[in-house]
Amino acid sequence: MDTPEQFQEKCATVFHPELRKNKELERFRVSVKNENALTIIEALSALAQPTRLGVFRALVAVEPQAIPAGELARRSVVPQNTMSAHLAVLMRAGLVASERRGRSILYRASLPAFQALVTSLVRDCCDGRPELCAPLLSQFSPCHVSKGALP
Amino acid sequence: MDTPEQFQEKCATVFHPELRKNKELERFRVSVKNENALTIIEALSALAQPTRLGVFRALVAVEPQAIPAGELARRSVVPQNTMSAHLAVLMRAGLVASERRGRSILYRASLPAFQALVTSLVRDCCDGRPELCAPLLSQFSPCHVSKGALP
DNA sequence: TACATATATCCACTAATCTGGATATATGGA
DNA sequence: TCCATATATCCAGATTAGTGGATATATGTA
Repeated sequence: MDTPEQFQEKCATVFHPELRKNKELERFRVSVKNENALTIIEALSALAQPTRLGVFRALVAVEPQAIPAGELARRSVVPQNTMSAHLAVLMRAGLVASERRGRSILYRASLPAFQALVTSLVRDCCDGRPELCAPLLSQFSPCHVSKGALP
Repeated sequence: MDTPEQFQEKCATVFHPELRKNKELERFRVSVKNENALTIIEALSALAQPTRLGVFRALVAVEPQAIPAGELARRSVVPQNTMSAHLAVLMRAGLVASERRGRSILYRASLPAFQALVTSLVRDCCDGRPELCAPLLSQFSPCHVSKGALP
């Protein structure tokens, strides 16, 4: 099991917004042989299920804290083994990280992976089309302005 | 069939970032009885398939232009009826709009719906947690700066 | 009206996903 | 060492998703 830092670095390398670099617009069925594409789809699939979306949201909400698997199961009101299966899906998609502490395994959200997913999706908007991006950015301006975090 | 403008307005009302308003963090299995949650999951599911993700990307790339169903099928290298089924999924998720012109049915991306999806996802980041949002925003700064579109 | 073109729908098959009881594995404590 | 606790894994059944041939429907043209 990686340290949290190591895991975060690993997740940061999962997604590479390279899809649009190879100009496959003429053949836009995303090839499943393309690692990046499969990972994006895997991540979308992982979140496209009620229990898993709820779990991911809860983990993001408490980040950088972690929640034990059993606790996630209880709060989701699903059997322990079902939650284990769900967490495995999120793990495989790189959206969560886990760490064993005694008898418990704690899970936390991987924000870099989430960031990469959103970036990959929004890339469609920004890539040479800033006029499409601006309305999207405006959604976050209350958050943005409040911290004056403009780089 | 709605006009493009009417359809865009309709899509803009599909997503409401209300989930986190009702403080269901203690019960974070997203209820399928909640319309908004089902739509988010439907949208994620719709994009979590290679052909459909590719189609959506292509449509976003040419927005506000539209592409006929047959053209989408040819360029995706899938049979016509398979593409029709995929487009139906995207339609049901509200991510695309269609309009018949003669024998063809043209499809275009619904950017408001896409925006709402991303907003809903990123809401997890921004909602009272701007320090989590800033790194995400920095991803778009090249795009942002180039147009000086800060609201 | 007949034929052509474009695309949705039907239908059936296969594969994948979800779910939960049962069991295996890992760790803690007496 | 034995028992308890936490959770992953196994297994099977039910459900859903993806796919493509065949057919139905909608529109265009002569």
